[in-house]
Amino acid sequence: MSDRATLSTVAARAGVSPSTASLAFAGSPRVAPATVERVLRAAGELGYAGPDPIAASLRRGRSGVVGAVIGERLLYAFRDPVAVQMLDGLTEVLGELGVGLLLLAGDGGPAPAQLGRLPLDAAVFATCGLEDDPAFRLLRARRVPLVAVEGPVVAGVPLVDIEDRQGTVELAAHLRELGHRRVAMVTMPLRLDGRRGPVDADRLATGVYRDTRERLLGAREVFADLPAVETASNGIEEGEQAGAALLSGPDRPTAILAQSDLLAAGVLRAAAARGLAVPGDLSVAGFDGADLPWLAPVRLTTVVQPTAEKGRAAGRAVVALLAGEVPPDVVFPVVLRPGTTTGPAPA
Amino acid sequence: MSDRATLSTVAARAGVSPSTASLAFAGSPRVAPATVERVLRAAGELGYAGPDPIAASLRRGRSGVVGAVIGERLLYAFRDPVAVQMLDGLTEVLGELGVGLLLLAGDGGPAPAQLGRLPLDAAVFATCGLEDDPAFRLLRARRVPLVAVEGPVVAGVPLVDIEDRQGTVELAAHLRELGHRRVAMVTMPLRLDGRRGPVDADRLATGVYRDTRERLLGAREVFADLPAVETASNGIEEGEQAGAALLSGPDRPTAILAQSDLLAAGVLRAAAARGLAVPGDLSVAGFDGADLPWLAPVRLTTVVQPTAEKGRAAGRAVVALLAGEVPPDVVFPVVLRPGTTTGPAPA
DNA sequence: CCGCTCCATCGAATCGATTTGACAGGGTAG
DNA sequence: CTACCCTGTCAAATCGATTCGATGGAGCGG
Repeated sequence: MSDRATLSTVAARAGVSPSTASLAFAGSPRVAPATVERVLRAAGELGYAGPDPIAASLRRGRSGVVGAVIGERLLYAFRDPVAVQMLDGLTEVLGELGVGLLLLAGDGGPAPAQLGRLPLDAAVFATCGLEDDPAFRLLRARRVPLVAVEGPVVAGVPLVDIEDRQGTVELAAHLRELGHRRVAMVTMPLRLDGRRGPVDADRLATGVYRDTRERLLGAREVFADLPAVETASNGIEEGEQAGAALLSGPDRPTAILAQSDLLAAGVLRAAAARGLAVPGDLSVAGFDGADLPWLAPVRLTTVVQPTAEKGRAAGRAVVALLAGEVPPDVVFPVVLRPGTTTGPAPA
Repeated sequence: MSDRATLSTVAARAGVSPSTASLAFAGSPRVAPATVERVLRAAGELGYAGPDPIAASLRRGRSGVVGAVIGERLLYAFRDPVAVQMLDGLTEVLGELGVGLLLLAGDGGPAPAQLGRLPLDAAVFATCGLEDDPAFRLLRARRVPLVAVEGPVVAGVPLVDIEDRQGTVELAAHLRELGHRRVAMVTMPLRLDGRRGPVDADRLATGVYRDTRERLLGAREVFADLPAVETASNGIEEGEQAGAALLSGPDRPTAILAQSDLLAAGVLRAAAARGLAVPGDLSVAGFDGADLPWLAPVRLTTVVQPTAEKGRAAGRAVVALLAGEVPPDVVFPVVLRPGTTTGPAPA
């Protein structure tokens, strides 16, 4: 049981210098095929499977690992098809580079302090438009190249964004045209503190999620004092709960805008529970254009965002950063997609 | 714009040796508080955020990164609540260790060859009972400590498993007691080659997913020649398609066992599309005990497996491996949970 | 037969930290 | 006053590869 073989061991056995052995493993054209062969055989005999990635990382100054910071706990974040699709797009681009995606979950992931001990070439703030995040500050201090998806907006950090505001404006306008006047919104969390309920000015001001805020403000551009109910997380049950609250109030809205398709699905359930016909009694709309096969045959009216493309754009930004370039900010347009859940306001 | 500061730079500025500076950052009790202070101040002045993780990794021989090999493409794998829950359990344990989870997706992830270039302390084969996987062989050759969840079963690789077989037997027995005789199964993929349709002996023999095979064999222990239809991936639409195929055949089954809750949801949709009452005309059962809130108020008859606990167990196995121990194999029991989707066979 | 070019290989510096055992120097006990 | 111990600091070895620029030798043309 000898010591584990190293590149030098192998080189010695092959009768070449470590430099040559290294070149051989790297597949450099400058080394003769016969030599490569000899090195590989020596490696085989010694049970050497190739250069140690950590040592190579040190020398190269690159680890081949890119972090994806997920705000929430994995379990909740991945219930969200949008998050998953985004990450899929991200891996698509990074995978080609031979780079791995390291998941950094807000909860259950490495504690912020530990985060600095991980060998990251770059990090993407993925599902969190979170402003003033300790993880963000830590990585900045470490000079880890960063990409922000939907925020935070910080100078020097390339941003990949969508037209949250504009999209919601269009959606709201659509409902207005349909004759709706009593419209309410179910929002995603403004902060991750488990709070639910009506959103007042204070709460809005202290919110840290840009997308949540933007979508709310967009709707209010059309319906000036549209009431909003905040959920504690972006999930169906939360949507149902918030929907139920809105529907049981005195002035029942004729339309509910949910800030995500997942929340909208919950609102639909709340409506069904109350025996309300959609869109006869109540119109419901979402946001994201998520792929929710179980919703069929209902087609949710929603605002479609290019989720996977967002991930790919983030991936490309990472690639650019690693190449020493300064990637431009990107803002993707969104498109209103009317479905079967919105209709004329009841008389 | 000087060179980036290193530990030595900082040490020099603080008027101590690099060794002391290192100890200071490591929080060693052997270094005087005043010295620590001095070092930290010097670091602050130089904009040094702490020791370089890669260099530290090399010296320590640990990178703090654990790989999670996902068989499929991220997008599909994460549609599966079971996979997500498993990973959540895994991060829960690894997070405490300050270790990050690196996602290695079969598709879109780093190509197998690149996989060897990533600095992994260990890897978990997460959602793939896949036998004879190139990634698996590669990592084994590299001597990366491995943990297998539901396979592959290889000597020296700790296994975290559930009683797939026994669970399906119980489920099938339940249906038999309800009087069902014409029972069919919708299976998960046996290989990832996009194939769909009836499972014959050949196909079963060349399958690489242990869980799929075991669940089928379990059902056949009760219903000897129970017909099975394979899906191309574990998703609702796939389940619907397979269900439709089974329901449109000549001898319509009175019960369909789906190998996962997701597939079962699809079968339910296929039944609904045909106007079949569940469980009046058709009983449907799943497997996993997944959390599918949108299925409410229907409660799927299923076999509950401790998904998150499986992830935690895998995490503990990794921890043990990293500590140089040899973790034992673990097999979790499963429990039949009758719901509202199974009932007596129609007369 | 000489000089030049080109090709394959090698030397040596470097990446940035960790860690152990040794060593000053001051304090205490005998 | 001496011997010893403890505390805080340091020197040096090590982790394992990568990467130029340099070098030796073979082949070629003149």
